[in-house]
Amino acid sequence: MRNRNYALADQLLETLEEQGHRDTEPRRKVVAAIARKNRHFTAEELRGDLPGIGRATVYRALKLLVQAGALCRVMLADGALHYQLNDSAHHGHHHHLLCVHCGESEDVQGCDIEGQLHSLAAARQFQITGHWLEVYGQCYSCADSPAVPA
Amino acid sequence: MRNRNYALADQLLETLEEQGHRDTEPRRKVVAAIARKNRHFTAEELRGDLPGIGRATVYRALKLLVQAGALCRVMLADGALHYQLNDSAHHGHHHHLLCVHCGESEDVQGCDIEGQLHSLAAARQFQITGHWLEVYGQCYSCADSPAVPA
DNA sequence: CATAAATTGATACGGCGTATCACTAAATAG
DNA sequence: CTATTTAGTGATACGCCGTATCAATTTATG
Repeated sequence: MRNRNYALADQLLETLEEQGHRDTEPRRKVVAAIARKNRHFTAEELRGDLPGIGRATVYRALKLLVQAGALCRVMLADGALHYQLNDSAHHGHHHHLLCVHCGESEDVQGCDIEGQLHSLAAARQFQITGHWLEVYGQCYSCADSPAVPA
Repeated sequence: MRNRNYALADQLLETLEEQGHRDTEPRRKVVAAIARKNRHFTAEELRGDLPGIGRATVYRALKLLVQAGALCRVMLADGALHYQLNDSAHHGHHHHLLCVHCGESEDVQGCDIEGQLHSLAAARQFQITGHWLEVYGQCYSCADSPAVPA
């Protein structure tokens, strides 16, 4: 796990370098902190893990990683914007099953919704170029023991 | 049209009264301004139409109307939150085809997506309680004449 | 090492929504 | 119709979140 996190951090840094961005000390710390996250997180949560790092630097790194496809942005049911690591297999278009209880999220890869939307839109001659979908509910373990208050 | 707007404004006010809210002068002005909108709008745009009305009052009215189901919140592709009148038939769950070009939006009523998501989630024993979907693209008239820059 | 270019981070700004709170207006009871 | 209660108003301030600016610094490179 220590190893996995190191590897992940390195991978993120590498992704940035592939995009032509420099390997800097603050950046290393940011990606290391992201690699330590095992759940989606807000920018401010991440910032809390990085006392010495400037606000702008954290936000900039997040933006670059989203652009690079290594992170994705997730909108929670309460409207809060979170960030989430994409495992390397899911860099493409996908959606999330978000557990409103424990905060866990599962990727939904096979998104047939596209096709369904297209046929629906075709009837109205509307050309779909993109969509945004978040799914909220309870994951297996939380549905199992629903009596956990907080 | 003048008549339709008046009727709509009255209807909105009535909706608020049904929820136990008072019929006040500022509120009348806010719903009248909303009734004049023929497209989704931001809170600040609406505020621009209401010079004499306090900021908080406008935001409060919007919130109440959303709670009452008369307005719905629409997330644009750029992340901007807009408000949109629900025609009386669509007070329930529905989605929008949002034209990123002209800003027009069409309601999508028959949302089969629910069913599809449920079967998808069932395989993972995930219990869906809700979802958020916005669809972006070009409407008929904009797809027809795509060469309009701004 | 020297240079050019990217990055940093402190600061400030801006958008957007809400809390506060004294004041006002609307509904209601007498 | 007046008094009373209660909701609503709006000015102000606050808070969150993200970004622009810009001088100082660090990185990559010749």
